[in-house]
Amino acid sequence: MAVINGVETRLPDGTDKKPSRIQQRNRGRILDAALEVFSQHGYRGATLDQIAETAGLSKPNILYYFDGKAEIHVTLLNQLMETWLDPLVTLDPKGDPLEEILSYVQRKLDMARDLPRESRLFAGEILQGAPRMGPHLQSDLRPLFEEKCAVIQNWMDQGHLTQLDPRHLIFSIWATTQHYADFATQVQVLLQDDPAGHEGAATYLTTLFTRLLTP
Amino acid sequence: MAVINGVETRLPDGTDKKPSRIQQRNRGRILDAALEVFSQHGYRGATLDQIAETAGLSKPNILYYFDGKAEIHVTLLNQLMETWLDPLVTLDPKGDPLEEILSYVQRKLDMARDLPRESRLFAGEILQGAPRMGPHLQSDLRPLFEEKCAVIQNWMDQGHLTQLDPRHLIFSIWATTQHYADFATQVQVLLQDDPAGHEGAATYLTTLFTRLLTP
DNA sequence: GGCAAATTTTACCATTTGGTAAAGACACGA
DNA sequence: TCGTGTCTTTACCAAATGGTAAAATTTGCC
Repeated sequence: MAVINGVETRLPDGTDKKPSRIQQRNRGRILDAALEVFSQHGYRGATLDQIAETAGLSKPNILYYFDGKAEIHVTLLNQLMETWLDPLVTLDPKGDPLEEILSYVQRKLDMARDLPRESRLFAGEILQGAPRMGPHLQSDLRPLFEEKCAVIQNWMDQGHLTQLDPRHLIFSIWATTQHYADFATQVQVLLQDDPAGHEGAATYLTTLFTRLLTP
Repeated sequence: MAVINGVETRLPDGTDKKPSRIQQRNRGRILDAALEVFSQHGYRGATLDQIAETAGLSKPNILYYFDGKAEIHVTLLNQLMETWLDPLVTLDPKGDPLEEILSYVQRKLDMARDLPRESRLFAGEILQGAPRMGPHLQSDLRPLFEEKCAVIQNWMDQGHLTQLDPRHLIFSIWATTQHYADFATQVQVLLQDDPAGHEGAATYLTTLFTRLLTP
């Protein structure tokens, strides 16, 4: 496979050489449009026509770059996985425990604000039973999750943090941060004219996890 | 409108009289099948044929009881709203603050375990921008939310709980509890052979909100 | 400029899907 | 048991949708 931007890329003709500038540009446009459409309407709700129009290309042209709707979705999901796991990868066993976790929370919250489409794409996939991503959860997410749980468990055993189940701790970090992207519609209705916005959530979550984890 | 089981019910012929036993039974079957299918595949991903087969009825027969796919979905959402809001309604301003909130958390967590289909139906609707439920959020959820925020704020002002933004507190309760239903696929992959199951989450969340809210 | 390869468009097609019309089967009170 | 209104089935349809074939156009290299 050719590797473009660190991502495996199948060329339209199936061969394996350097993609032209046009290919890079158009594949990029398609993936961006698909992210927009898939995250808004879900896999089944999204149509190739919508993606094509959003990308500014014709439908057959899109199928020149990708083998089908499913391949676009899978490509998006694969690309996303890396971005999504990155904040957890960054969690440093050698750093200060509380500081590390708080900055992990912060990074996840920033992602909910800056990449809401990605968050919703991911949420929609999991919500429907991860039909196109189950394997990735097993092979990519799970080992990382277990590694970092062990790190946190260590910190707790050494008395740097409250004794808790690290697995549920991580779940609660994911849940509380992604909530602001995945349930944005609801949040907006309920926070209507709040000037604090993102800051309000950041302050609250910092307090929450500080109080929870400070021994 | 006729009222059946406390829910407004439009009869097939549009008139307004007592529905037969057959009607009650079949409308029930259809709604249950639709809950199953919609929660699994989302609105667009669900087909009338799937719902019909799950319900054990023919497609035209389903359209004898409901005006169309959208009406089934809306009926489900309307019914759900009441169930969904109930635990928050129950939050008693005269009860013990911490106890009240902890048992609210517990009720929500029990719902995530006992009504995962409902949780996912709701999550899917919000995730896509609440196209069929926006008005209900404004008219039903919002007033209740604001009322209960005021109750919690009072408790805080009287020194019974840590001073926090009650709105984000409620968000974090929703997020952490519903996570176990909406992201069940992921949770299952990561907790694979955990004997604790539901209890693990209950213990963790009790600790979390106790430590957070105890002044 | 000329030419091969890459890209895009036009014109389709088959399947799926929400929905309808109308005939047939059934329930139930008189 | 008969007839009326309720319920169910059969046979469709039009639109939407994922996808294809092949002609037309553009790009980039000599």
